[in-house]
Amino acid sequence: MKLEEAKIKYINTWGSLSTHWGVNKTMAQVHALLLVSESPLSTDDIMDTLKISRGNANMNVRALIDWGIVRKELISGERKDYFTADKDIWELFKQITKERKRREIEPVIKTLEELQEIDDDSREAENFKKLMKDLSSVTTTVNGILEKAIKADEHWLFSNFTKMVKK
Amino acid sequence: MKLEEAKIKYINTWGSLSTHWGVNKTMAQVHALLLVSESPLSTDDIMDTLKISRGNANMNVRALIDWGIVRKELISGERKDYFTADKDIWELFKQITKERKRREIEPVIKTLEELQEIDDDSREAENFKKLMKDLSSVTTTVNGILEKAIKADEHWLFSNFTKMVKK
DNA sequence: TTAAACTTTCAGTAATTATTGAAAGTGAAA
DNA sequence: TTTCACTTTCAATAATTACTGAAAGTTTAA
Repeated sequence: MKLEEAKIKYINTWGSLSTHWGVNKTMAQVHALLLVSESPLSTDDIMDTLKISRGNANMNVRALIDWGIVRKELISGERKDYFTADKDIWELFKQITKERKRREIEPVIKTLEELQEIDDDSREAENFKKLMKDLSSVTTTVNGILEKAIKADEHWLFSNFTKMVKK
Repeated sequence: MKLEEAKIKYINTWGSLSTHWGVNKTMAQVHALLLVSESPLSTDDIMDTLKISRGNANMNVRALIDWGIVRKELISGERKDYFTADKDIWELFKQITKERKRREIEPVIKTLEELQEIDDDSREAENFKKLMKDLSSVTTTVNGILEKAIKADEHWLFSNFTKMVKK
């Protein structure tokens, strides 16, 4: 496989996987493109490479910045904005985990707690409360693990879990 | 809050969260409905409660069975199929993890490995290979952890991680 | 067998989500 | 202050995805 071919394949693979994760295709492709680029790219570069409109490129770059996984890079002597994605994959993983946790898991925990506050002690209601409690418990534990992972340094995941997995 | 109200809120909450996870709304709602139901439900029950068509109900129940989180339950003396969701949340979590791992993570690992096989040793190509290697490494580690979680018993997650989180 | 009770499929349609492109906005240089 | 180079917004439209409902298929009981 040739390098350029591999880059394109990577960008497309990422794009098609994105749907499984509730992320739009273009957003994933823009991120992949910036990740494999040696130097920062302008909106025009992104538009040309991915064959998308200015509005779409702008919107998705914006979303990626919002997720904290793409940065605006100033290039001296240039008026255009240039963008880049950090090449540190561990940092990327932590950042994505942090955002998903905040956007998706924490609201669930909040809702599940609210749902336990029902003023009814029939057997049926008790079953329901037990269910919410169990859901809450698993979710909270997962949330705690992710919290720990976010704060950990690069080797924590490897060392701790490699050990655990081998047990 | 009244019990019925709480049940409906739970079903709707689940439905609206589902989009973040690449799962369709109805599928999540059907699962939530079966989870909060005391006894197995028929396709007609699901149709009536969620106000959806027979085709839609059938399709989504089928998908849930395919995910291994809903079962067909035979009720003696009835010709209709009845469906139920297991109330053991830890099992549910493991089952979902198992399926997502198989459907989403494992194909990524495979692709990332393929992408490292480029016959080019320019600096640029080396950078690309390094990137794929790093992505592969984080993904493989996460995959290993999940593998362990799937095989673990109910208290493994809690005991192991509670310790770790408190560190 | 046949018929009734039920399940599945799928073409057409609806609903949702993403994209375009042109116009408005912004700010720096002249 | 005007113009130029760029960024942002957003209404219209396209593309995708989900849903309906009726017809075809299947199973069971008589």
